Amino acid sequence: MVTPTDKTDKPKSPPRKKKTPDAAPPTSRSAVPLVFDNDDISTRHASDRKFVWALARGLEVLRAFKPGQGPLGNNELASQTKLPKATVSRLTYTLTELGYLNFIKRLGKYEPAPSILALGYPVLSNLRIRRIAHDYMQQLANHSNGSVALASRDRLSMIYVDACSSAALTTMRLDIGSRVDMARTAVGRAFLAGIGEAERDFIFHRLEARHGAEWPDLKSRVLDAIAQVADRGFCYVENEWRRDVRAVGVPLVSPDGSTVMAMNCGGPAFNMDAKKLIEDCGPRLVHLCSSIAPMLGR
Amino acid sequence: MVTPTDKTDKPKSPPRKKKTPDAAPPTSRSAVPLVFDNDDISTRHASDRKFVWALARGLEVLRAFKPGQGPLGNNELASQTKLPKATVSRLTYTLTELGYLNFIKRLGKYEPAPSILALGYPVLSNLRIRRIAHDYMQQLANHSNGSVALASRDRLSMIYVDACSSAALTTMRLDIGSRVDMARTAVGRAFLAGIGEAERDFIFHRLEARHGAEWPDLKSRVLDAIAQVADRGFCYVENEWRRDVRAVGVPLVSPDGSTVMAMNCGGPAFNMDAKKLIEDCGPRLVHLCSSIAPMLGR
DNA sequence: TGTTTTCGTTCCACTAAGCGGAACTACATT
DNA sequence: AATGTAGTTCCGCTTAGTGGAACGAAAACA
Repeated sequence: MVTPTDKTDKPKSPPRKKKTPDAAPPTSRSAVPLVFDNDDISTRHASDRKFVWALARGLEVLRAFKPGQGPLGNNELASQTKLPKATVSRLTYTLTELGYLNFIKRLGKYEPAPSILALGYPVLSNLRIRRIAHDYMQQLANHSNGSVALASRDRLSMIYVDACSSAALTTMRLDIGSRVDMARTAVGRAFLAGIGEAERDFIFHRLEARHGAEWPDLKSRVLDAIAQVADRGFCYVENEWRRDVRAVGVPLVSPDGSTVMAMNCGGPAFNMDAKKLIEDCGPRLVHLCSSIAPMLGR
Repeated sequence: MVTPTDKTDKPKSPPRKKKTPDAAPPTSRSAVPLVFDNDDISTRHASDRKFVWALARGLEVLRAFKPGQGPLGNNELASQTKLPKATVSRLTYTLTELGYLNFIKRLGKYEPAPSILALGYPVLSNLRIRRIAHDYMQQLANHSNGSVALASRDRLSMIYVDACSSAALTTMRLDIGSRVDMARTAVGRAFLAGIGEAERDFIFHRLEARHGAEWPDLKSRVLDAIAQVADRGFCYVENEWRRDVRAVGVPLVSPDGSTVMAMNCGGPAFNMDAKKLIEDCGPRLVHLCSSIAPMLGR
């Protein structure tokens, strides 16, 4: 994965960076693919005999479908993924045959199909912590008139693995699978407060690369949030990731420290009183997390 | 996909079945992979220049993780997917690098990671019907003391794209992404009642292949359920898919008939009164479906 | 109606990506 | 030590996958 700490996971991974005979010749298959230009995956696996590019590309096509924006045609996919049209055409064909994409005749475009959800189900059912936490989360959601979510890290975002919202909350319903910003949300910052120094430093580097000029400013706010967690157990964030949204966040660390997640409680500003959030919901969330943390872990 | 009706979807798909020079030679890469022996995908794409096998295999590895059963090692994956060890090793390596699998050092096994959930999120956010239906579903779930789900078809199962359960229901919580049997559940049968003749016949053939000797018997019950739907709008099923579970199912057909889903309402027998389910919940579910069906469709 | 643009599929020559049998390592178990 | 088991790596082979370019169809424009 991305963390430096577990770089030695795999039994033997000698630094076999052959980098093709000499500088990549301008022959057909571009030696340094551009698929993941946001990440460093492309460079890291430039010529790794173990890395299956066709698979990575196919998944990149699936990733290209962003939440709100509806179906995509092959061309749009090609430009988003920076893959050649012909390649995308074959990949969408394959994914459609497998049932992961639906082809919409009328538009000549593709949309992700429900079978992808089935792929994700084992993730949920393996997370015992959800079973334990869910009811409490729902209670807190009702109590706060907002929503409560449990999130885990992926790359530089947090992904909701469970979400509850009070009936009062109509707008802004984020579901399981939602991806939210790490540096600008309460969950994200709480997560950063929960992990070890080494991992945090590493992620900070990546965040710096991503946020560019905004980083110094952002970083100070992240550090402040971490201090808040150290101080009173939770951090408070408002108007950062989205305007008029406020939330508190708490890290959730397994006893052995190997698994870290985070929870938030919050919602749109108009029905989340900041005072209540900080004085009531924050501590409640801290309590909730500390009582279920022992159950976290594989 | 699988239905015969939309076989001519793709602009031009001439019957290019070259089937390798002569009968597949026993050379290295097995010309007829066994990956999908449950499906006919393997044979259909035996030598299809457009089909990207590496992608299909990678996804097959992800599919190998079944809900309850926890992490899997490379060897288990190899035997489940019928792929050679070396291949699986490379695929898991790739999937891990991409963040779709987590490697658990302690066990030397892999488990599906939350990023898969993020992959599925666009599916949810594109389904407008969910937004509309969800609250009503929750109400009915509460009213019935059971659970209410909306499901869509994938291959020969139904996949939950939304699920609500009453607080009273503690056991048997099926979530979004759950895969349930098509022939033996109320949702599945309701779906079969909702689709056209041609598609149904095709699926029946596949079901016959899957269920073997049990099919004749099963089929008569499926046909009965379809008759029930024609008669009173919903079908009732108990003790079939799982012992002591009863439910009613209703098809959900878009105005133009192109999109078909289904809903169920039910739960464990001990807190679902059969009479209430049939006389009260069934009709309510029918009403719910008919009122939201106009919103269904792309 | 003809022309141009746009989007997608297909063709095809090329070659390195991916494959898989076999060898190898590491670690339990006996 | 010997055997078994799970996994990774090696390496020659070849075909699966690639991508530029040609092609087709349909929409947009004139």
